[in-house]
Amino acid sequence: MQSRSPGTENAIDTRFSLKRNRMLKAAARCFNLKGYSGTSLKDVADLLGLTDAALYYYVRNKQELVYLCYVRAADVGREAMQRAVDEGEDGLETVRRYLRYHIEYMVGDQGPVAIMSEIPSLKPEHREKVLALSRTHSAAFEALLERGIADGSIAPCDLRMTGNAIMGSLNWIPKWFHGDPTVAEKILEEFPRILSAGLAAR
Amino acid sequence: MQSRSPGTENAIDTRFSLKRNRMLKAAARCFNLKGYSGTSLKDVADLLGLTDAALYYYVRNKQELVYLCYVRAADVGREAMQRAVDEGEDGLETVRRYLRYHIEYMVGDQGPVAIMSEIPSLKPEHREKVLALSRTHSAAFEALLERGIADGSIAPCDLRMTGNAIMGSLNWIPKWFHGDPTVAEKILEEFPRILSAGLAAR
DNA sequence: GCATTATTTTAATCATCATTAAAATTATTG
DNA sequence: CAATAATTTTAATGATGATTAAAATAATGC
Repeated sequence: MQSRSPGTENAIDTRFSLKRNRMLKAAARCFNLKGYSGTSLKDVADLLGLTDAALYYYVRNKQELVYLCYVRAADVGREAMQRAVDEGEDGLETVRRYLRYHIEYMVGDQGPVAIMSEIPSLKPEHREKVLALSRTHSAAFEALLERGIADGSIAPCDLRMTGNAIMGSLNWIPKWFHGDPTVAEKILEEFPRILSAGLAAR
Repeated sequence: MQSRSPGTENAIDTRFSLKRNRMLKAAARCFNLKGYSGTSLKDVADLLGLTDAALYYYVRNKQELVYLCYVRAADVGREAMQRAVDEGEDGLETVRRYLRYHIEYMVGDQGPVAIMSEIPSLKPEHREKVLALSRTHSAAFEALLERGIADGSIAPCDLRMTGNAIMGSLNWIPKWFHGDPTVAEKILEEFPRILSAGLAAR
């Protein structure tokens, strides 16, 4: 039996959860690069210098691997949001911060983050959890917009559609960004401005 | 032998290519709704009231089905672009037209259009063709931006990043829009403005 | 160093669909 | 209607890769 084993959810166990996290990043990289159906567990394992069967020490099956990738992706977004809300001044400035932080995390050390295609093929409970996280995040973003409209920094707009537009842009990044640091820098430099350019109240 | 058979590429044959087109839409719908790995050929066939094996009359294999979905998606984008360029006045107005037309096609009769996850798992030739189409389209959009900057309707910006941002937003639509006409109307109403709001020269 | 636990590998097995071949049906054309 | 071609189905087959079990190795605590 394992004392601090695969079952435990807490991140207290450094050894195990560190390796697992490395695995999730490797998987995210594979999924983004080769597509979901295009990456076998062997691909992920190869990237880690392991054998495919070894992955099952960290994860029950491929579905769960995907699920965990998505949870991680959502976590990254949530952290960025939290930090932005903590530090932000008015609504618009907080939106800008959020965008900056989220992108910073995605293209930086925390990345890569898996693009969330294939949510629908998760098993129901996993799917629901991911969708819940996703909805919560969207709601938080819309709340930011609302706050900005209230404090006069953001021009009135359709919250849902504006949120979808900006989030879509963000979500698509992993589809074309694959780790080039030069590009990372440029995204970080340009995207927050581009995505928030249309928001400001006149 | 078939006189106007699966092999022929031309769209002259109405009977065959009409059905095939219906099939591509069904497939797109499935892929968007259930994910790629989550849709079996049977799912697509069910939607058409056919048996899975029947699909092979229209397509060599599942890979080719995906490929054709993507080509169709690209075609839709290209048509929108062409029409916008034909009708547009200045750069900014042409961008707005393009956005409107493309969205109109995506959420309207031409849709649904498959989201292009899984390009990487296409076989090399197909992948290259799709990527070429994709690159051409991006280039056309950037050209529009450039034109706008030249004629003074669009403020100077990083073409590549601005293009990526706007295209990403567009590409993500099939991930959350699944045919509700009310939503379709709202997207059409809001997105062109939202996506072009940041572009205008001051 | 021994005992125990953690991690990884080797070597099968299994399941799911995609795929195929042949037959059956349906449509078309002269 | 007869003949030919187009379309679909039935019924197998097959391939890929996920998954598992047992054994092997590596790490850790005493």
